Amino acid sequence: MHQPILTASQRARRQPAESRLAASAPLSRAESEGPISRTERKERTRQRLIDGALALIGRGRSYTSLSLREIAREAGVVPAAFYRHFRDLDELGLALVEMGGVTLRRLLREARRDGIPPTDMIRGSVLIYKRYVEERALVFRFIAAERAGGSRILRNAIRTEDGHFASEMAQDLRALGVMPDLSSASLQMICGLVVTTMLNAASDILDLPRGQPVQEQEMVANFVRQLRLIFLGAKHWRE
Amino acid sequence: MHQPILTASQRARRQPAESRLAASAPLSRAESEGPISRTERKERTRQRLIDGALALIGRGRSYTSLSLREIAREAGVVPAAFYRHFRDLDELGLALVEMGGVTLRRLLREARRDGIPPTDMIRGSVLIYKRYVEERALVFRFIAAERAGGSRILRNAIRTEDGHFASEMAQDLRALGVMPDLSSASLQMICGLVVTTMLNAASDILDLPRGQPVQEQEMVANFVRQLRLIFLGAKHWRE
DNA sequence: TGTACATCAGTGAACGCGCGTTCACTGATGTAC
DNA sequence: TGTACATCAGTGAACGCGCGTTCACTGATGTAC
Repeated sequence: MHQPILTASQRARRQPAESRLAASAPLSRAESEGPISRTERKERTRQRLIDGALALIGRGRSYTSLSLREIAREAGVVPAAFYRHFRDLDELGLALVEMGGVTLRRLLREARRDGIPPTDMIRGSVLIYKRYVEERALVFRFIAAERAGGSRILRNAIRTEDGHFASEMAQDLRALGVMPDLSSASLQMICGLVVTTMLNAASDILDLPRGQPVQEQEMVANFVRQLRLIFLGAKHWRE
Repeated sequence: MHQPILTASQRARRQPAESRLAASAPLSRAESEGPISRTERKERTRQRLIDGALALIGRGRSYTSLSLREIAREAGVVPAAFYRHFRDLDELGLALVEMGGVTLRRLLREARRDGIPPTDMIRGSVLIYKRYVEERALVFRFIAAERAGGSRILRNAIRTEDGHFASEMAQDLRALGVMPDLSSASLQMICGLVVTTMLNAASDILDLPRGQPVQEQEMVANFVRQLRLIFLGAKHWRE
């Protein structure tokens, strides 16, 4: 009555897991070497479920409106197999939040490694950030949307990640000797404002219509001026 | 097989439309006077659908995850009746956005009427705003969540409303003679930042666990300091 | 190394359910005369 | 004012569909000896 299109092993090999942000093993090894362990195969399926959810987000869907069956289908797996990896959709969502946290922390790590743009620091940083968001559109779309619109569990998890991100940013600024007169609490508050401004901007960046350079420049200019305003305030902050 | 619990006219009278934010006719009239026009009855059903959606949001659901049938059920109306009022859920969502816009504009109107708190302006305004959000929790929950997490149509509509709100705020600040040296564009940019900070805070306010005064005070203090920082930046802004 | 058994990731079928949408209808309200 | 007809908000039944979850199962991988 309902003939399966792929055999199990064909299913397992379908679609090479695009947007594999936090993959540990390089793809070449996975493709070249022969038999793989049960643990490894399981991990790959798990990753395919995560990638499947992201792929659907990439097609304009919001995570909140995805169904378990849709995600399983996208991952090339039977719906029941989902339960071998996640209790429910919230648990998969938490994995995406974790991935978002890693993505944010990597942004800071790269900034530490490459240094802040020497001239027009804020504008330079904004442009780097914009590119970073565009290259990781799916994760940022997820984070930006579920930060306020997801389930209570996801909202809280994302809030926690944002907090860590802000703390780490505060630490970096302190280490750089920027604004040495500010208390840690003030620095933390300021970074909190910077982070919400950045995530709001991420949402704007991802909603920019393609091929509208004027609108794009206005958005960037506005984002830059908002950050300038915040840092100008920080310069005069006494506490 | 499936006996209806209410007759049509009983249905129409059920549940007195709580949270009727923008109702035009006072309830007393509706209940005391006898026959009502077809137009009026239709308008009431429409309002019951809107209120039904809000009631479901009030029970912790996100608008994006509501179904047409659920809303119709909540409004005490058969699913097919929905189509007499809205083409689809997005169109009802736009009505909720409109209601949110009215709610925001009324906040400014009340501020204009009552004046800004004379001492500790920012802190006073924050406390007024906090109470305003809590009293209109459902609309703010909707706006805060769908602003980033809704359909593209809703996101854009909410962005437009936010923009109007920011413009109106800029106009009010100008009229008050606050920061007279700033260009209109700068004032608009600053108000944009204030608005996103306010809406972010709305989300935090609504997620505060009840009976945790310490956490609540910390949230308020942080919100106050972020706004102070912004206005401190604005004071030194030259453009 | 070879064999016999255990594990368990993924299968496929089934379930009851709520979904969005359509349709011809009903009966109260509105209107033309 | 009274009557005959038109309008149309809301009904109730039906449709096909995708949903989340359960279950016994299969067969490849892992392990003990």
